Amino acid sequence: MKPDSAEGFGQILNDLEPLPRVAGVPLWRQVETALTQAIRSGKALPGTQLPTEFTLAAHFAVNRHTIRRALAELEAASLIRVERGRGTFVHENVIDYQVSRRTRFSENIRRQNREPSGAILESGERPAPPAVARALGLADGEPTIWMRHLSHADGRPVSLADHYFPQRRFEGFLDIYRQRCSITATHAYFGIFDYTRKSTRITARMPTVEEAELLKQPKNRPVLITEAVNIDAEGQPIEYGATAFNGEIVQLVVSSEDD
Amino acid sequence: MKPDSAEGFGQILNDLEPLPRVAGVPLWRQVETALTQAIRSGKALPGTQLPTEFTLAAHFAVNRHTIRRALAELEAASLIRVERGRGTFVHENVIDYQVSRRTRFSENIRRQNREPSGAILESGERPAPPAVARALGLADGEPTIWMRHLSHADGRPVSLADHYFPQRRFEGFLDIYRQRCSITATHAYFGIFDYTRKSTRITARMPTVEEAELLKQPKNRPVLITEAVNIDAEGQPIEYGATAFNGEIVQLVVSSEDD
DNA sequence: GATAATTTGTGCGTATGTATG
DNA sequence: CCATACATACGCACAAATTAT
Repeated sequence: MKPDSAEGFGQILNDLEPLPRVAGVPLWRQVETALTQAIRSGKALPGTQLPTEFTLAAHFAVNRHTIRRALAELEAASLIRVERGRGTFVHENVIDYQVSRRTRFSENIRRQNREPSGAILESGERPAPPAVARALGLADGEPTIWMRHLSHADGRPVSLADHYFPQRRFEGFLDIYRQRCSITATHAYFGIFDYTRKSTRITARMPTVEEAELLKQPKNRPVLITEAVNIDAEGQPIEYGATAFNGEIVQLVVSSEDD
Repeated sequence: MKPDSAEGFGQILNDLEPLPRVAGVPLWRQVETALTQAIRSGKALPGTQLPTEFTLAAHFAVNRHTIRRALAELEAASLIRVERGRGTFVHENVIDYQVSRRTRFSENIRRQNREPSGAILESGERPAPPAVARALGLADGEPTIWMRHLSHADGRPVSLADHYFPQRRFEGFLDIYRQRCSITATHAYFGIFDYTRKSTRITARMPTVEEAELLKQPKNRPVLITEAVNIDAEGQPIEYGATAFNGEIVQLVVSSEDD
């Protein structure tokens, strides 16, 4: 894509035109406030790519270093996001994903005034991998129901999750799920009307190629991994989930107010 | 580094030398047990790089596939960690770092039967950066006490933390801290005998060069970032902390059992 | 898969203005 | 007035990451 054709910002550049050049205040700060206002005005939607440093420098008639100084400030204020080799982008509003005893994806997203959606990518029956077996209290290789699920908020991919359920307890789980399209609702079918999270283990690593593509995030930015075990009211483990969160837009929040 | 010169493992290889070659038991399993004993004996410290598959194959006089079969077993048992394009390493015991309402570094490390230690790298007075001011309920640029702290477990760097305290409330904080060498103990001096964590925000990103060096972790593995606000019994914010955890050995654990 | 073009990151040299002593 | 130190601004060149051809 040609740098000048960054959608949404071309017009904004025209609004700013020559830069007043107030004496006494550093040039880079003048550039900074000009760009800040352009972004804060809301005309450039989150995610929009800014013109290149070179283009901005030419437009404001200043050196590229001056532009860089201004951009550094904007990045520190997390108004923009700079990606080497790709460009500079208006920062997306991050999602605060609440990790608590009662963690539900849809509730979590709606709490942020966003619209949750999702789809199953794959599913089937699988012998339990060692980590899963240990978490669910099963013997190694015992059959489990497996589901790979991609979740969105406002159409943006947010997380890629692998869910495992002990098959012995949930015969026909997938058929019910396909009707109800909700893990919570499917659990209800099996007589489980409430479940809570026993513990969550959080790590970070680089995404696989598949994860980066599905989550539509850069390959050189880490994903946040949560491994969680859900238990029913009797304390029996009913689900093991390993979720990769888009590291670009998700922050996990552990708050002390219980819910 | 040449593969043969992986420290700590050269001697171990010599101890094993020709491999007995017991008939009737699979070759790969013989290799597996040989390597397992070498690691379990403790002569190869966690983190040590193993010789390459090629070198191991030559040494045991078996095919590389045989080595790979053995290594696959070791990895499944999480005795080693295999990194594509880098090598194979003796697995570090990971640290489960508990994130809860009462999060204290020393307690956390001792719970894992490890010895905590640490040192202040830098400290001083600083005007509050915007994020800090917002978290502590201060005006932008109000003076704060700042401390950069590197923490270890069994001598291994675990986390690099920036602590901010409102100066107005903690006049002379650093002097007291230098005597007591503990944040908790220093708070006690100021009449705060208990404090809890209001919330923790968890993200992941690639480490800076400085962080990677201080934490002694690879530059291409992410660090886990926690941002936390501690409050006193009255709910007043008394500390803002931003901590970078060594992504190689730390897992954050959010458990639902309160403490 | 290899190569080129694009874009950000880094370093160095130079010049100018401003505050300090 | 001069010397020094520091921040600002510009120009050039190359490194590193990404994307397009």
